Amino acid sequence: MAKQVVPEGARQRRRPTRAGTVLSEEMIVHTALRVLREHGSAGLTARRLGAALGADPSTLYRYFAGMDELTRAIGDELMGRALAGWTASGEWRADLRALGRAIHAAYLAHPQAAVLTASRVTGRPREIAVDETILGILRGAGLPDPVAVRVYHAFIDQSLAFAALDAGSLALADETRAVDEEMWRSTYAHLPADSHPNIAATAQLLARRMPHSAYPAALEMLLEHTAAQLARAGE
Amino acid sequence: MAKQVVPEGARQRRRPTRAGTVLSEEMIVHTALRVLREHGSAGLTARRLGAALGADPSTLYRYFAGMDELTRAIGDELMGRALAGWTASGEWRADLRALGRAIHAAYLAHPQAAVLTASRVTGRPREIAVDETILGILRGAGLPDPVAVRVYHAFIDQSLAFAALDAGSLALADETRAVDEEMWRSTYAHLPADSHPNIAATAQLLARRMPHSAYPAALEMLLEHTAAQLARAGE
DNA sequence: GGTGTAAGGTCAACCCTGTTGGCATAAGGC
DNA sequence: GCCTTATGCCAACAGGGTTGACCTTACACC
Repeated sequence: MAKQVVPEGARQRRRPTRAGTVLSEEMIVHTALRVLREHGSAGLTARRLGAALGADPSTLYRYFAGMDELTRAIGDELMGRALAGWTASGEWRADLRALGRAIHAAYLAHPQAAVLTASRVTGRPREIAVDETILGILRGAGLPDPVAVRVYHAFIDQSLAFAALDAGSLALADETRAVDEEMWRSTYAHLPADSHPNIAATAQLLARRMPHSAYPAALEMLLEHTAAQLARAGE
Repeated sequence: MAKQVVPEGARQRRRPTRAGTVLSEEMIVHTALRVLREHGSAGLTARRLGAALGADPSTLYRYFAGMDELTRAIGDELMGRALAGWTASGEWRADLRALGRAIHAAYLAHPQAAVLTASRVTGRPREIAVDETILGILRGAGLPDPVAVRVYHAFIDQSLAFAALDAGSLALADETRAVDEEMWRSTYAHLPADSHPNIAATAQLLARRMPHSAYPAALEMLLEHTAAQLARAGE
């Protein structure tokens, strides 16, 4: 059993599995992403992942201490992709906007994985790299440290929180043929106007708006707020 | 088996369980909240809830189609509590702020339950009542319908998203003796300054800030933004 | 008040899950 | 080419959601 997981860097022997594949943390995580996409956010099981890898489920415990650690590794993979799909321009506002959208997009590209991971701090390398980058942008813009930290906190939490929420409805839509969005059209559109006047009056607008993400709007609010803080700091 | 779940309103016969308790949707949900608090967000199981109720696990299927529907009922209970802990003053900004904090507080009062439910739209009565209330505040303030719907969307998603995220770390803290917050103090505080200069420079501030919620700050940003929209609409 | 019906509680069983102890085997340092 | 031991595999465990069949008793009706 996996009394001790060998860290990826220290791995020397690479013994092929019975099916012939050679495992690695990276390929396990990649396969897990595929399994998640194909079988939904609750469909990632040790047995299924083992089958997809052509390996015994228990082999996974040679690479990760448990399904929980594997989950965190998946989250870190998404963070890595977010950072990979981003380049610095030097203009803080554009950079922060682009990074926020990159994070949001990276998670929404794998909604089933995002549901599992977006509401968890992993403490893994690529998540830390993202944190470092954000703080760098804010401090580079000239924000005093206490303000930078406050904005950083709101930024990362907001990005992850919306990623989790938006991924939730996206994954649900994938998995259950848009039950959720249908809810808006069916349930909300037919509420009696006398008991729910405001929903009734805006039902059309709601049905059009709810399937989209509120993240871009929230992000712009944060940028606006940050600009105001920056102006105040510069006085 | 529960081929058909009898809706609570239509329930007529109330047969006591072997242990003598008389079940109802309400008491099942209440008991589930207790079980969640005592056993953590992953500790709500049909068998355990049955034991806590003094009933066979399969009895639950007479009241809910499955654990999933039970989960949604729990979420709706939290929404109901949020709305119950709120009173209208007539001033839109104060009302919206109070409602946002009430939602956030209601969820954080049951972090383990919030983790399970906050990232899901339930479509149940009390959630709808909250939606109606928010729209009422915004439209009552004089926002044009399209703007009201946009702000409503950002408001409810932001509130739920932060509730889920904050509840996550709160529940984790309860369950694993603050592993997460310790991460900030241990992992982040000891990153070398040459590879992570920005984290290193703000480590103290981060350790102080991260255990708190960024929701109040985000909420104020949304209120500010809404006020600006209102001023523009009034021109 | 007696009777019939079926709601609602119970039991046993199904197949699934994560996880582990013991074992076999082959990779790679020497 | 040998030896060590990392790494893959097998079998088994406890506990998960869910269901089909059964039993019992609360209520509607006469």
